[in-house]
Amino acid sequence: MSWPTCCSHSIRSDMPELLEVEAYAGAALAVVGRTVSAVDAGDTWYLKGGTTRAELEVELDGAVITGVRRIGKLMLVDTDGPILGLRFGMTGRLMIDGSVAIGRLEYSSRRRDPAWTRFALDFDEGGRLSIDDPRRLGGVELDPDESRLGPDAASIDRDELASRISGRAATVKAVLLDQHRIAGLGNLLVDETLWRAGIAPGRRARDLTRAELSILHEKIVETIAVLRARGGSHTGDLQEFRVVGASCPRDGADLSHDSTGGRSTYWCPVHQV
DNA sequence: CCGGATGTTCACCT
DNA sequence: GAGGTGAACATCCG
Repeated sequence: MSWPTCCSHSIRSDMPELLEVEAYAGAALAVVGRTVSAVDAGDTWYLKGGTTRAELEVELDGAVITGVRRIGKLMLVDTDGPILGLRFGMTGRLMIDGSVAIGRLEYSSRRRDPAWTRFALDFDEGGRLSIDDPRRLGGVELDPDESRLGPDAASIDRDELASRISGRAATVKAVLLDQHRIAGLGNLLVDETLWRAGIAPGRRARDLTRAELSILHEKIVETIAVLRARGGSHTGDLQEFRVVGASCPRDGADLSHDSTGGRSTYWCPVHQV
C-alpha cells in the first residue's frame, strides 16, 4: 500500500494516530449540543476499564453532549454527565450521522459490515455517533483516567519532552511510543520523526545528548505539523519506503527493517545514528 | 496459505 | 522495578 505524499488537505487514512483522532474529534463536533436518546453498547469486549453496559446506558441516556476533546489517541466526549472516552486502536472508524468521519471520498467503496459496529449513540435530534471496528482493537470507557496519559505530543514543550525521556534505559522509539510518557505518537509518526531527526530508533533514551533531545523535540513538532497539512500520519517522506528492500530517500542507503519497541521499524543506518 | 499491519493491555520472562 | 517479548483481538492484503 502506498499513498500520494502531497496536496490533499483532508485526512484519508482510517487507522488512527494522533492526527487521525484529531480529525475524528473535529468531525464529532457536529454532535455537540445533541441529547443522547439511546446507547448501543452490546459488545462487552469493547468496554474497557471496568465500564459496564448498564453503566453506559444509565449514565449517558438523556445526557447532552457539551464538547469533544483529544489527548494523544484518546478522544473524549464531554457531556453534562460523565465523560465518554473512545479509543480506535488500529482499525476503529468513527462514523458520524452515517458517514465515515474521515476519508469518506477515498474509502466510499470500501467494505463495511453492520456487524462491525461496536458502540453507538443515537440522538433525540437525529443522527448517530458510532465506532466501526472490524478487529475490535479499540474500546470505550466511561470517565477514563486522563492523568495516565503523558502530555500531548502535538503541543509538548522542549523541556518537558527532555524530562519525560531522560534517564530511560529503553530505546528512544519505545519511549516515544509509550502513551504514558508522551501521548499521541504511533508507529508511523515515530519512524518519520526519528528519520527526520537523524536519530537511530534503537538508541537508549538515556544516551541522547541535550542537543539531540532538542532536535528530537523540533522534529516531533515539525512532523506533526507537516503531516497534518498533508493529510495524515501516512503522508510522511518515509512512508512509501516502508517496504523491504527500499533505499533511504535522503541518502540512498539501504534502509534497515527490524523490530524496535515491539513494532515494525524502518530506518536509515547511515544518517540515523 | 502465511505473515504482517498506523494499538493497547496483560502475562510472563530476564 | 524495568524492560523485552508474545498473545489476544479479527480482517485485509500481498
